[in-house]
Amino acid sequence: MKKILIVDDEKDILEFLSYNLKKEGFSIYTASDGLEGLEKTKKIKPDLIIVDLMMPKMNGIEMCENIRNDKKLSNVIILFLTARSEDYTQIAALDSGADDFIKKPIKPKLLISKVKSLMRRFSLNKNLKNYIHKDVELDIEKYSVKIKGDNINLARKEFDLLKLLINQPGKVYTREEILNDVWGNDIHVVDRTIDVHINRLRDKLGQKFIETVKGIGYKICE
Amino acid sequence: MKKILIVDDEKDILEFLSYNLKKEGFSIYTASDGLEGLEKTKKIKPDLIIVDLMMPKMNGIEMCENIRNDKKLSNVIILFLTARSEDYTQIAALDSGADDFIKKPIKPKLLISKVKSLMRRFSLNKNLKNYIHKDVELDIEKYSVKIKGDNINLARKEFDLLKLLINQPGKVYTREEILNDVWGNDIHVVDRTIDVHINRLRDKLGQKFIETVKGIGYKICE
DNA sequence: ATTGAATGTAAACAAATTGTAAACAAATTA
DNA sequence: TAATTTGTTTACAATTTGTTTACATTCAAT
Repeated sequence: MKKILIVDDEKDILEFLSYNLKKEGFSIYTASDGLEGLEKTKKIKPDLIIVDLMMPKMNGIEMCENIRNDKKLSNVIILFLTARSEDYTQIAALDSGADDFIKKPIKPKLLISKVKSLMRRFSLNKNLKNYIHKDVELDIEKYSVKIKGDNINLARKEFDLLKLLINQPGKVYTREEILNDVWGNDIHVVDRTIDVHINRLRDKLGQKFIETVKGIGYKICE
Repeated sequence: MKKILIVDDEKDILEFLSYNLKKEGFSIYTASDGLEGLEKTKKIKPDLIIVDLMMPKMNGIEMCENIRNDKKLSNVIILFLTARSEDYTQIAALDSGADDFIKKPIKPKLLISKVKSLMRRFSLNKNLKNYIHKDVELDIEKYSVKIKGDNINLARKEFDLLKLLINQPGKVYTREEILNDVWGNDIHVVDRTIDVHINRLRDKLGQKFIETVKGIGYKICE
C-alpha cells in the first residue's frame, strides 16, 4: 500500500485530506509542521508528501529543500498545497523540488487524480505491503516469507534484501543500489557482504530464484 | 541538450513558447496537430512534449494515449496546455498519461519553472530507457536483452557495445568511438578486441544485425 | 585473377568476478 | 550472563568474462 504523508498546521485540512485519501486505499500519516514532517519523512519513507506552503517552525519550501538534499529521501514525490495563487510562490515551490501543487480550496476528485497520476508516473512500486512472485510471498507488515504457503525464517538483512529485489523482478540491482537501500548510505560495509546474504537467501529460497548478473549485480528471475 | 516538442494549432502560441524555451537553452521542435505531433515524437524522440488539449485531426488526449501505449516512446514527459479550467478536463488529461498541465494564458516564468522541474524530476529515473530495434529489445535498467521476446544473456562488454550501437541504428561507429565509449579513453586495449566482441554479439543476435563497414567500423542495420 | 589490407574466428591465456565456507564479532534472547 | 542468532569479513576455489594472438577468410582495388 502506498504511503502518503500530509503536513499541514490546520487540523481541518489534515482530516479532510486523510478522509479522502484513505477512501482510495492509501496509508495516511500526518505531521503538523515542517520539522515534524521532515522527521516523519525519514522514519516512514512515504511515497508521496502533501505539504502546505505556509507552516510554523519550518515552511514547506524549506522542508522540501531538506528532503531533496537527502539522497535517501530524494525519490519521494512532493505535492504542494497553497492558498495563494500568485505565481511567484508557485515558482519558488517548484524550484525547491516540488513535483506539483494544488490550490485551496481543494477539490477531492482533482486531488485524487493528481495523486494517482503522480504515483503512476514517478513511483517504482515501492513500499507495497505484500509482494508475491512465483512461489515466494512476502508480507512486509508481518515480516514473514512464505514459499508455497510454508513459512520460512529470514534474518532481518536477508528480508530487507529480498524486499528490495522483489520490488521489481527482472530489474538488476547494482551492489551500490543495494548498499544504499538496505544498509543506508552512511553505513559502510564491504560490498562482498551482499554476496554472502544473497547466498544465504538462495539457500532458503532455492538456487534459481535470484540470478547473478556478472559485473553488475543481482536480480530476481522473471 | 534537452529536446522539447510543442504541439499546437495556433501559430502564435507555437512562436511564443518556442521563443521562451529557446532562451532557456532547449532544442525546440513544433507540430501543428496531433497526428503530426505523434509522427515527430517518433522521429525526434523529445524529452518533453507540450501539447494543446484541443486540436484538429487528433486532439491532445488521443495523442497522449497513443504515446503512452507505445513502448518505445513511453519515457517522454507530457505537459498539457489548456484553455479550460474545468476539473473534468484536467482529470481526463491526467488519466490519459499526462504528467502535468498549464492553463492559458501562459505565464513564461511559470512555464519554464514547470518544464525545468519536470525535467529534473524525471531525469533521476532516466536510466530506465529502453531501446527497441527490429526483433531486439534492450532494457537498460533490467540489463536484459530480448530477441522476439526471448531473453538472451550478454556479457557486460557485449551489452555496453550493443547499447552504444543501438543508440542510432544506421550510424557507423568507428573503432575509436567505440573504444572511447565502451572502454573509456584511459584504458588501452587493442582495437581488434572490438572485433571479437562484435563477433560474439553476432553469434547471439544473428549474423545480419550488425554490419561491417570496411575501413571504418560497425553499425546496426536499419 | 592477384594482391594486400581489413576483418572473421577459434583457441589460449589473463583478469575479474562471484560462490562458499569458515572464523569471528555483534546483537539479541533466554 | 550464557546461549543463540545474525551480521561481517576474509580467504580461497570456481567460474565467467575479457584480451590477445594466430591464422583463415573476405573484399576491393589493381
